[in-house]
Amino acid sequence: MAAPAHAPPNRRDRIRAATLAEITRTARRLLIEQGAEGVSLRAIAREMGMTAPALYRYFACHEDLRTAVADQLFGELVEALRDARDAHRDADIVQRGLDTVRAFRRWAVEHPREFEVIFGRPLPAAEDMPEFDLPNCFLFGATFLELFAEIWACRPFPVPADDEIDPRLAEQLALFRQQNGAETLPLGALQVFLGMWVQIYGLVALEVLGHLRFALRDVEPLFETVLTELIARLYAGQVLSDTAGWLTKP
Amino acid sequence: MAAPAHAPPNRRDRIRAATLAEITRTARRLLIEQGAEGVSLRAIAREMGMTAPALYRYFACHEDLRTAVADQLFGELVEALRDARDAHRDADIVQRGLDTVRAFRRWAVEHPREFEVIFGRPLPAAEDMPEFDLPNCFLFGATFLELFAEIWACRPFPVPADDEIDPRLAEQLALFRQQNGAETLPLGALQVFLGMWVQIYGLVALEVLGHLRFALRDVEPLFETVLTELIARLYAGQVLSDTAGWLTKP
DNA sequence: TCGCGGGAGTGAACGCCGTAAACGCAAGAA
DNA sequence: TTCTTGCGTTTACGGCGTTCACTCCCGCGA
Repeated sequence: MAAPAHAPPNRRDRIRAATLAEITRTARRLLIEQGAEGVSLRAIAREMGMTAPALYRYFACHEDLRTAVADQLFGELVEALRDARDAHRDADIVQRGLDTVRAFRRWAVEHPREFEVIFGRPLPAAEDMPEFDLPNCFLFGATFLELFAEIWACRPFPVPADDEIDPRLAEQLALFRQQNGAETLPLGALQVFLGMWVQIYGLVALEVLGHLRFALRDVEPLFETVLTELIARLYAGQVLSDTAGWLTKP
Repeated sequence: MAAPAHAPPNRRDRIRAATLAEITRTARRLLIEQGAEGVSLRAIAREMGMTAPALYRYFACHEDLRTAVADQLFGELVEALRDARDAHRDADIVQRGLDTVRAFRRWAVEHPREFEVIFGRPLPAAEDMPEFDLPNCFLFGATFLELFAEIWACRPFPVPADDEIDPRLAEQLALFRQQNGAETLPLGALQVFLGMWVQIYGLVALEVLGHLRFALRDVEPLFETVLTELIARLYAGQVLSDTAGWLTKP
C-alpha cells in the first residue's frame, strides 16, 4: 500500500514517483517524435530499458496511460497560458487576455500532435465528470474563465439580459455559473464567454488540423482579424482611449 | 489493366467495383459499431468472408483504405447538406442556408464517430493538395461556398472594403477566390465567409468532441443563438420584413 | 538483527494487428 | 486452346496490448 498522503514519502514512493514521471515523459517524447501511434507500451518500455508488462505496475491499461499523458499536456498548456497572462502584470487586463489567447494559438501551432491528442478526440467522460482523470483539463477551462471574469470586473461590457437568453440555455448557464463559483458574472456574460471560446477554439483547431489549408496558408492574419472583431464587438460603442493599443502585439 | 474510362465496364470491372464498394461499406459499418480502432483490415476481411491480404488488391495500405472511407463520409455529409438545402427550393436563400447549417450540425451529432474521422484529425495533405485523394472533401467546401455566394447575390450584406483587410490576409483571399472561381465575391465577403465557417465548425466540433460538456449538456440552444447572432451581424441595420421568419426552424 | 511480506520487474505466452511473398485458380484474351 | 492476368489464399514476420507465473530485493516489524 502507498503511504498516507500526509506522511513523508518513503524511499520506495519516491522511486515510484520518479519512474512514473519518466514514463509520461518518455511517452510525451515519443508523441512528438512519432505521433500518437508511436506511443505504445512496448516502445515506452524499450526506451526506458524495461519490458512492457512492468508498466502495468503504474497504469491499469494503455488507455489510462494515454489519459495521463493528455492531462500532462493540459498542464503544460495551462502553464504556457499563465506565463503569457502574467508576463505583463501591470498591463491592461484586456491586453493580458489577448496575450493569453495568442499564447493558446502559439502553443497549438507549435505542438500540433499534442493539440490533436487533447482537442482532436472525444473527451473520455461518459457519465461522471472528467475532472477526476483530467484535473488539468479543468484548470485549463478555469484559466480562461477567471481571465474573462476579471475583464468583466475591470472593464464591463454590454451583455444580453437574462430574459433575452433562450430559457433552455439560461438554465444551463445558471448551473454552470453555480458549479464554477462565478456568481459575479451575469448569464449573458457567460453566453458571450462561450461564444468567444467557440470562435477561438474553432479557428485554432481548424488551422492546426489543416482544415483551413483549402483557403489560407498563413492563418495568423485571420486570427488577428478575429481578435480585433471580438474586442470590437465586446466594446461596441465604447470608444476607450487605449482600445487601439490592445491590439498591438507585444 | 483496367478498361479505358469510356469503354463499357467489363464484367470483371463490375465485380471489382462491387467488391470495392463492399469493402468501404463494411469499413463504415465497423466504424459505427466499434469506433475507428475497429476498422482493421483483418476485421473487414473477416466480415466479408475473406482474408486480409486480399484487400491489398484494392488498397495499397491501411491508410489508403481509411482515406477512402473518409472521402465516402464526406460524400454522405455533402449529400445530407444538399438535401437540406434543396428541401425548400422556393424558400428564401438565407432560410435555405440556415437549413443547411442546421443539417451540418445534425449530421455531426448523429454521426460522432464519422465526424471525428473527418474533422478531428489532420488532413493528410502535406505539400500537394488533398483534392486528389479526397474529392468529396472539396465538394463539401464548395457546397458552403456556393450557398454563401448565392446569399451574397440575392441579399448582399455589408462587408469590409478591400483596403480595410489585413494585406497579408487579402492576398491569400484573392488567391482563394481565383482558385475557386468566386470572382463575384469581394474579398471582404470571403473574410466573412471564413469567419462564419470558423464559428459553425468550432461550435459543432466542440459539441461532438465533448469539449462543451464542462458547461452545457444540450448545445442546441447555444447553436441557435449563434445562428441568430450570425444573421443579425450580417444584416445589421437592415430590418427586412422576413428576417424573423428565417430563424424559425422547420 | 533477522525474517518476511509485498512491490518491482522479467519471460513466456495468447490473440490481435499490418504487411510481404509465394502460390493456386478461374476467367478473359490471343 | 493456350496464355496471361487479376483475385484470393496460405504462410510467415514483427509489433502490439495484456495476462500469468515467477524472481528478486527493499523496507518494515519482531
